[in-house]
Amino acid sequence: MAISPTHTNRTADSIIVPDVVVERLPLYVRVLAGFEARGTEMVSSEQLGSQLHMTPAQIRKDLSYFGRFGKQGRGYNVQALALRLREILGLDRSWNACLVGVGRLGRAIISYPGFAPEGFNIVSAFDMNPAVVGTMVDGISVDAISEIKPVVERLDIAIGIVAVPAAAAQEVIDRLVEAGVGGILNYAPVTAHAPGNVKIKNIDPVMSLQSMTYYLKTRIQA
Amino acid sequence: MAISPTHTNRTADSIIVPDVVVERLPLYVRVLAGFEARGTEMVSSEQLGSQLHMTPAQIRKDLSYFGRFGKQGRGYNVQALALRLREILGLDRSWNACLVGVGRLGRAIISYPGFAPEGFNIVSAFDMNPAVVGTMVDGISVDAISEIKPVVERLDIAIGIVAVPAAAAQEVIDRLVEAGVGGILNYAPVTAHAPGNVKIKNIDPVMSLQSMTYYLKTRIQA
DNA sequence: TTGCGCTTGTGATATAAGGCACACACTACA
DNA sequence: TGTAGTGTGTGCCTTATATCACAAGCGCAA
Repeated sequence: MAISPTHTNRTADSIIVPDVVVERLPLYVRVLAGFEARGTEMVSSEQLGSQLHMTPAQIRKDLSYFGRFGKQGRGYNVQALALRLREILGLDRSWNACLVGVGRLGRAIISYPGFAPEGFNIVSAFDMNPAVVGTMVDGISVDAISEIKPVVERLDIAIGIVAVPAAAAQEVIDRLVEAGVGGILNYAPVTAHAPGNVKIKNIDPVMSLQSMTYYLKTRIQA
Repeated sequence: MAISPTHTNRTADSIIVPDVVVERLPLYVRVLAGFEARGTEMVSSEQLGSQLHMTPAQIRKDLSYFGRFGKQGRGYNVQALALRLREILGLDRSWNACLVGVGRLGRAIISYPGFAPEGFNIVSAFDMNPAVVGTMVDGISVDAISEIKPVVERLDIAIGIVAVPAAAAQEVIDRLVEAGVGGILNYAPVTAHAPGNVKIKNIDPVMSLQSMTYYLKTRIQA
């Protein structure tokens, strides 16, 4: 965020897609899944918008970056659009990830049951602590940090999940990048850096709270 | 996040501060703490910017929303600026939070050691499951959901942390809002809604991964 | 077949965010 | 007391993002 001046991307047809738009697509996938579950066949951008609290125009424009999926007067076919968006996002397949840092947080991440149903599989873990290396955690064997590169290559791992202390994070990220991962999910409270062809996403609940308090401060108690 | 058309805020002097700016302040606090630890007395926006991978101009402009903290030719006094930013963000005090949903994720959140050092204390927990209600988890007693309002009032809880299944999240959020919390940290994978005077922040690693794959998809293997 | 109600896709426009560049202020040092 | 060097704060411009508003397409009903 705010790392490169502007971040845009090109579709197969070489049309530029802003980052913010890509970040909203999973939201659309999610609400569509809801409609799908309820057996709804068609939805309008109006209906999607009211679910997501955003304007119908924004949804239509976002979708228009990728194609023309709707029918005038009818809206969008729920199943077809969900399928198409999943394809666009690359969610029509599964992805292997590895975890670095098998501490308290790392263990919680390994045993978090939300990843697998969405096609994200943690297939490997690494740690610095020799006491942990060689053990199994929730069915995943823990290797030494030095093994990152060979394991990432052998298991075709595209995503690295970082759950090490702040001081070690950049070093670990460098190793993951060098090993060839394309994306990093970083739980360490640092502003990490990686080359432009590697996507970093930060998960930082403390920072979320720290900006939240700005609004709490000035709040009039109900 | 595109929920309201525009979200801005007013400082004591009634100057409008964009949301994005507020969200960057904790970042500044963090790097300043780093400089502080190393004993640096003064920093320039140039130095801060290179640490954070952003332009010096943006940092100066962000800070200028709140006052004139720098000295021409010298930069900013590290300690003074850190202190001032902490005040602005409301980080010069501690905040009580409660957790709703004492499942696997909820337990991990309770025992996460990153909150307390920053002044965020989880002082209470709630769950729907009668088997859990009445027990203690990591020194926190678990109460029934129906107790949210009285406990929030009694313990002066300003923040609700939601770690319940998606289907229950909106209901829980409504109760927290009604109980009087000013902010919600939501771990449930839903697009939740709350009145404008309540700040919602979502933590959703799966969604982060789901937009990341868009970039992985089109990546050329190294 | 025609007409009407509905909803898309998109150019044009409005708003917000980011960055440039420079006058001005401050320090140091002669 | 003067001058050189440095880095802030900010007006103005650029770029990015969101919204508006409408022509055109679709399906249904008569």
